[in-house]
Amino acid sequence: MTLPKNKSRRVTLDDVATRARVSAVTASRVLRKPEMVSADLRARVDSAVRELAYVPNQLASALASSHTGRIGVIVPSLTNGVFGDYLRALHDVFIPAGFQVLVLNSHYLPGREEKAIATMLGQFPEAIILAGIGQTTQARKSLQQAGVPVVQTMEMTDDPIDINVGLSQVGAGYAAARHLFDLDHIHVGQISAPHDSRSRKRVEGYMQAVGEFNAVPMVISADQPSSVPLGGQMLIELMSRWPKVTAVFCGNDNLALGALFECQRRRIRVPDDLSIIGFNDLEVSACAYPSISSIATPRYEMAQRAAEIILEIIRGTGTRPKQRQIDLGFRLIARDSTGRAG
Amino acid sequence: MTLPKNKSRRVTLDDVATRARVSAVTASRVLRKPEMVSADLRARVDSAVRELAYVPNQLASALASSHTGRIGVIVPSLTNGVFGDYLRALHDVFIPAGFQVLVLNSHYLPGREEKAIATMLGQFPEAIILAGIGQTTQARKSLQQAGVPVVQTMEMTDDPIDINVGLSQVGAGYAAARHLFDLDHIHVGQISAPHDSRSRKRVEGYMQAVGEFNAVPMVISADQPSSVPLGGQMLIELMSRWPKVTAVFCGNDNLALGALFECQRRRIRVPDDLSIIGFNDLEVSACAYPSISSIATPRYEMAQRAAEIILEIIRGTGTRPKQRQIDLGFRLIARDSTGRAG
DNA sequence: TTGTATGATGATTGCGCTGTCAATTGTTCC
DNA sequence: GGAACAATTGACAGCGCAATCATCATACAA
Repeated sequence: MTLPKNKSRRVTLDDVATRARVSAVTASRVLRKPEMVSADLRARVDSAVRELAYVPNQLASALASSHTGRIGVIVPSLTNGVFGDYLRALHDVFIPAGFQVLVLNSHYLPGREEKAIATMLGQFPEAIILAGIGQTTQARKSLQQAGVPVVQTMEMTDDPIDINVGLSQVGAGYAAARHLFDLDHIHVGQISAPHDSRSRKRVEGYMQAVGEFNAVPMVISADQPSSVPLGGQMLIELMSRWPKVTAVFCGNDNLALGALFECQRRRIRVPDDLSIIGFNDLEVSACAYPSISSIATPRYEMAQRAAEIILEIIRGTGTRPKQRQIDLGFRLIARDSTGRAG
Repeated sequence: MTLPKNKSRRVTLDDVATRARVSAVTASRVLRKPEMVSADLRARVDSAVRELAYVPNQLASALASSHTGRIGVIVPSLTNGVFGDYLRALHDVFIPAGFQVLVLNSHYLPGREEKAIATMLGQFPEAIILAGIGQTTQARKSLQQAGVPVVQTMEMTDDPIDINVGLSQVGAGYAAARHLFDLDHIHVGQISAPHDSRSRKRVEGYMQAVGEFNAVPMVISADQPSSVPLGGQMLIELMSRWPKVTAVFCGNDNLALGALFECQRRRIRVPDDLSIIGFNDLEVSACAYPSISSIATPRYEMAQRAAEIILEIIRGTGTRPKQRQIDLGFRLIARDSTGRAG
């Protein structure tokens, strides 16, 4: 009988080849380019694969071909709803194209991101997709040296490592604040968890609007990760510090949700007493009561676009697209949580 | 000068060795077991590594040592808050121990899970952690054949593939329903998204309680992924079909949140008109208004325990713990959304 | 019949690293 | 002074697979 020589060992291509009475090369070809092999041998190899329950060793395959079929993705958070759509888009494009998507988490910390990038590069991904533009100098260097396509997403930069697909966080923050000023609010506050560097950009946008409308900046921020309860806490702080506030721009929808609950708890009517706008337009915002105004960001499209660009580069032997900076914009979604002042 | 022979090529261990004027083996040792190398050579190698910005090729390393340092994790959803704590615990244990955590998403579909398991096994993880016990026969076979520790989590089974750390979903579902009956509710409804097999187990628990209290089962389920808005929709359906309902057990906290919003929208007072209990005790439940009663599941502890068991097996040359089934239980968290009937 | 083109199959080599064992050096003890 | 030993270091083979080129059989044209 043709059994694996060593029982305790994993089944290798050689075992399959031996069993099918062909050479290892032919067995390999049946798996990768079946059309190059005659029907007879192909059937023999196929059944040997099935009988032995052969699983190709991707490590060896990747080492020999220097082609890993892996796409590296680094996001600052897995649980943040924002990255659900984002990762879904990446899967939707890459999996059918025969690539694996490898996700690492940077926890909103540049240091962790640098480590994650190093780890990722050790896996030899064929491209890397990053959330944000704030990589460390060291990380930028490693990425450039790696010689694979790199796409920075979620925000815009004038100096991309390679490709940049995003939106203006400052502009989006400005739009959110502007929406409140346009509703004649004068005392417009801002709460955010500045762990997230994009959140800080949105505050910049808010400051721009504040300047433009000659308003007084009222900003509360907390040195901890964003969460729903934090939104409530910061709202209290904001209102006790600036009791005249009639509208608040929350750095993201979770904070907005927490703020809304706190209003309900304190019998603050939304939007009559206080207008609330969030950011990112998560699913929950539309069905909250009252529904929460927000800024919708093109998360799915952004990741999709990034993925498509990468596929084009990989398949097109490395030719970069003409446009290396792509701004996908954002949309203001006015709902019931924001109303006219007075 | 000792530069890499080929400029367009990645830096290899040989390049480092040449530059440091040592053998490749020594260079390798400096990186893996520095205490075995003299201080002099160690310094030379270290600086060569730095100067050449050498990144070890994990592929080659893993192939040669048959030790990948990877832990495979398969979860049904990344965006579900439940798996935030879970993944955090895994990282907290494995990263300091020098392992990488590889996460794949099964989207609550056994077929996708089977594929994810196959993909994972091709990466040669040193252990696999699964959420749930409902793997396909094929998947079970592959896992057993792989010969690595496998831990099934989140629920209990009498027939674990290898190790099982979880809690009784039926029991927890019973406890949730029981809580409502104990508050003298007679018409107790249940809404859930049965995509999630654990959710179905909780319905079983609900049915047990219904039987015990001679109540009429009132179950609504939707054939789509769970979400906050879905909770609202199913609540409407439940109440229009059984208008007498005064309490509802929601399959998870997101559904409960959606149900709560719908009540606010329709001026149904919670808990006066309707009691609501969720499941999983996500962060948002405690800060909602009113705060939502729930069943707290030991997600962090469960993953932590699983990780520790795995480390012990890997380090202890494969000895399994005496106890292969570990029930970590659950806790009923009664909050303001559930009140006495009448 | 011979020569050539075509397609199918196999032998060999090497991807970059680590396990193993041999070789070398220095050290200690009697 | 030499044996016995420990501490370093290096040579070599091989992990499992794929790229490359060589070989072989077949078909067809001249």
